[in-house]
Amino acid sequence: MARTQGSHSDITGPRIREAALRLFAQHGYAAVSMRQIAKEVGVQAGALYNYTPDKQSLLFNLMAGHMADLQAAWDAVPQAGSALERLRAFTGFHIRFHLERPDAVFIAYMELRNLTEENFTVIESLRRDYENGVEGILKQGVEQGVFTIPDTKIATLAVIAMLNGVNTWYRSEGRLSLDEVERVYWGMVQKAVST
Amino acid sequence: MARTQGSHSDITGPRIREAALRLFAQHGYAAVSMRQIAKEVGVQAGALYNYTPDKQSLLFNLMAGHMADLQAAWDAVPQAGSALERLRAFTGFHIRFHLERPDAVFIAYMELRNLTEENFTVIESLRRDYENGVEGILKQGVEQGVFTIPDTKIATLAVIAMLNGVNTWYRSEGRLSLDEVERVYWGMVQKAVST
DNA sequence: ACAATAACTGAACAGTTGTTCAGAAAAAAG
DNA sequence: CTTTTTTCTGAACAACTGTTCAGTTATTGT
Repeated sequence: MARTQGSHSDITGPRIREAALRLFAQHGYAAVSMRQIAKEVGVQAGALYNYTPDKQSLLFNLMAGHMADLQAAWDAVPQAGSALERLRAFTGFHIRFHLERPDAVFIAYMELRNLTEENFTVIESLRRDYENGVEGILKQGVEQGVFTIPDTKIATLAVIAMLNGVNTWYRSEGRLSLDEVERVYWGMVQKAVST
Repeated sequence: MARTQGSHSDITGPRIREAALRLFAQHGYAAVSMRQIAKEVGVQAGALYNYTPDKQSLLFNLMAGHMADLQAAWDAVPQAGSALERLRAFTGFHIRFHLERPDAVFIAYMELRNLTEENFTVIESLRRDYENGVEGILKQGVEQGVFTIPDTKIATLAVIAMLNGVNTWYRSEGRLSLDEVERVYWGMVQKAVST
């Protein structure tokens, strides 16, 4: 056998990335073999190498793509208004964005140690960019006197860590709606940084 | 060759656990082989099986041991005083305990997916016990009117997630002392839950 | 109808995986 | 000193790893 019926590059490519994303999130990068990914897609392992030069690139591209999506989505959120309003917007954005792609978020935070040194540097840089955007809001609030924060860098990381935690417990069928979750977290974030 | 000079069970056992802890934290459970652990200890791979029935048990015992240590240490902290004082004590305890064992913490949070189903259940239960202790403090504060929290379960997870974040950036040679870190985080935790 | 190209198979490569076990040597017990 | 026990080696097992590639087939272009 060789080329199969209905085989198309623009279909197989995304399917490989989807399968890899899900499997990496579920079992971890190192625990997932190329043959498992291929099986999920319904293809032989060798076929994967038409779409990625190697396994490491597959992971890196998933992570880099996620970080790029995150930054682009956040850049698209209008930044008008006071520091308080901007932080409110960030809280809602961050929670919703992360809850929509739990697998990508999981990988982006858990598989950093499986990146080569250069790939790690790239991802870390993208993450810092995102964090700096948040820190900018906090700094603005401090200057305007509406926020009281002894260290904006730590506060940034603390806020993000707190919001990321939602991914560990939120289930869409659960007790709380997305709006309620957002309101609860915003209450805590707002109080934590306010004067 | 066979038994080597100076070989002792009560030395090799702990050394295996230490090596496994460090390597699992650094590269991930699935990415570390029994031969790598053995090499670190200075022994052949087969020798490890005098100390653990298999690789899975090695991971599980590290995680279960960590959770037991955590609970025992927290139980040893006196619980007298107001809800605010108890939460203050928890904040300091949690930060310090976690910063003292970054590897164990990392594993306990990151390697859950590499546990068998039954082992996972056990660890999850231990984690819930710990969280329930924290929630008890928040509930007490709500009853006494000093805390305003719409959902104590979420607030518990949010506080813990925020505190856990310290492990991702704190370095003992860094800008801030432990006392300063504790004060900054306590400021945010306290404000986030207070009335 | 035919040629060119894109997509995939299936086998093969050398190396690694967790785990078992007979045997050997050091330490402890007598 | 001799026997027993503890601790470890070294080889072996079958299964699996990421990756390459010649060959085969479906699709596209002419």
